[in-house]
Amino acid sequence: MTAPLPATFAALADPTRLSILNRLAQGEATVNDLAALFPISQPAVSRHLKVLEEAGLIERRIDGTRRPCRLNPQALAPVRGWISELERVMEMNFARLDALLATPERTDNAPDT
Amino acid sequence: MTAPLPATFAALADPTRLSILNRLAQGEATVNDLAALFPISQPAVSRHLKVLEEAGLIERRIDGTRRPCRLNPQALAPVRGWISELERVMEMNFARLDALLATPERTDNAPDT
DNA sequence: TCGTTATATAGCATGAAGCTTATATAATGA
DNA sequence: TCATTATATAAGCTTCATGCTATATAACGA
Repeated sequence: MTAPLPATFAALADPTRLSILNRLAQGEATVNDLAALFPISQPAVSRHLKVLEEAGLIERRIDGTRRPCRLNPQALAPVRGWISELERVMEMNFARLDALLATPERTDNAPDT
Repeated sequence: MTAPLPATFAALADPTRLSILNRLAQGEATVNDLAALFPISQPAVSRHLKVLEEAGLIERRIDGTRRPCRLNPQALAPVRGWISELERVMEMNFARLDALLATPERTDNAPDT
């Protein structure tokens, strides 16, 4: 259910949706709960929830006429993973640069093709 | 220099910009380097870089007529932080729920002091 | 100074996102 | 079955992001 990274980030790029997620960290909430909490209409909330659901960030269950939402705790793992990978690559290249600079007698300026 | 979270996420929401960041993890690159790497025009790359810079995700230096970009390693810390906080709150509430369910004789709806 | 290279900006077209109101669907309860 | 409540969808509007081409600016080298 984890969406591609750009889609996940797009879902996170809206302040209202971030607030919704922050709220959901405290536990389930229905569409109307959320609509009461934010200064936008109920249809607007429904759309935000759809975006969040399609990004895999929330899940919903059916309780009579209600459809309470809750966070999907795993959805943010790819984000963590991407950041970690980015930092890993970055440090790898810092390390290489350091190694290069640590051998000053050999200024190996590889002639850029 | 760290932008508000929604702005950061918005900057990360574009596939081309994500690719640019991935590339920059390996080291500096100029606008033209990047323009050659992706199937979009140089002006389009310039705009993407502007977005990334305004989000604090990259920094630039001046080298003659070039303006090489590099990652700002600190920019993603708030993202990590937000995720951690979200998970913290979530687990806190799981714990409270567990505690509640573990004491069935005492349905202590403690009004939080 | 002049031509070249590197980057930025302007102007425009297009498509997507977000909002609203109005309405449809679905489950509940009398 | 009918009214009510909860949520979803439709239609329309506005704003914004992205891409392009054309052009401006800036630094360099001769």
